[in-house]
Amino acid sequence: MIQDKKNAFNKFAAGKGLRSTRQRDCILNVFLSTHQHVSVEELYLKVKACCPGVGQATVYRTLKLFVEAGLAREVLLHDGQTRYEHVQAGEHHDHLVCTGCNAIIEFENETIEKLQDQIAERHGFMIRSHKLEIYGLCADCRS
Amino acid sequence: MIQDKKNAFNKFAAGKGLRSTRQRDCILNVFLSTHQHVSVEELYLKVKACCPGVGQATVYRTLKLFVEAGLAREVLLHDGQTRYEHVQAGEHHDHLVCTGCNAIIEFENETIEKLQDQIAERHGFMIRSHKLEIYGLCADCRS
DNA sequence: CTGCTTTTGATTATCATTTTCAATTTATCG
DNA sequence: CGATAAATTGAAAATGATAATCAAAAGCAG
Ligand SMILES: [Mn+2]
Ligand SMILES: [Mn+2]
Ligand SMILES: [Zn+2]
Ligand SMILES: [Zn+2]
Repeated sequence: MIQDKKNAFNKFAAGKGLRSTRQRDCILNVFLSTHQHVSVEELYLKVKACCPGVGQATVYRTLKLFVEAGLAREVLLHDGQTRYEHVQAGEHHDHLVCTGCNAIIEFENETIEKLQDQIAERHGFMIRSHKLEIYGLCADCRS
Repeated sequence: MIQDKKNAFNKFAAGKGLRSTRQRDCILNVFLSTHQHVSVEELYLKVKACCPGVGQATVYRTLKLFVEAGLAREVLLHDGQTRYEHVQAGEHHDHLVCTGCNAIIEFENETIEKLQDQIAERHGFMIRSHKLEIYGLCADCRS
């Protein structure tokens, strides 16, 4: 599955005439080996651990490429930092965000998605994307 | 109704030992006379029109007070600017955001809210707040 | 290899928001 | 009414995340 994503990115890169570089390989490896919802800073530190010379600018640039290639999705919660998560084809989910421990719980709800479609239709609105974030305290932080 | 909000703020201010100032009066007046979803910059310009000496720092500070007092709510869409909207007691709504013309359409959906409660309960999660934003093109921008 | 183009990374710039801090203003009390 | 202590203000500087610059380095087709 990791190899699939690497292939997907290589294909995307080939199609765009992008060159293959040590930096991008490293950032892709680190991203693919990473858990959900990484901040750019977190990723940058991990990348430096294996390729010390890589600059943050390159990490920022490369993450945007991953989004373009369909490997990653931007997640903007309310801590002022852009995070990136893995995208698997045809899947969508939303987030419960714990303000106590910063944990993120993912959920899917088909009914909510359908209701959104109805609302949009009622207003003649064409949906491109949406975000639903529920903030509060997770089970652990409630005690 | 405008007077109600002024009274509400004065009550809040009294309870917190805040002093009454020309600046805050002016900012409150301007905010109350303003349409939904104003950015700080927009508000700042309007404030300067009637009280030329007021600084932005004061506008930023005062808006946070309004939120604390329950008069206003922060709305963070994805244009990098914090906006503020009026809050009326016991009311909640979410947003359709047009990426073409920046129009914002408000909607309420009790079913979605209930489904959110169910999801939270299922995860032992205690909801404090949530945001649902649907991005896309409004009827006008689709043509 | 050569020459051309992309990529990189250090540095600088942006831009919204926050902090600082000295000067001003407000509320309180004698 | 002053005097005093505390809160408020506004100009300017600081912050912090991200974007833009640009000269040097690297990748690639011929
Ligand atoms: Mn997620
Ligand atoms: Mn609104
Ligand atoms: Zn938690
Ligand atoms: Zn529109």
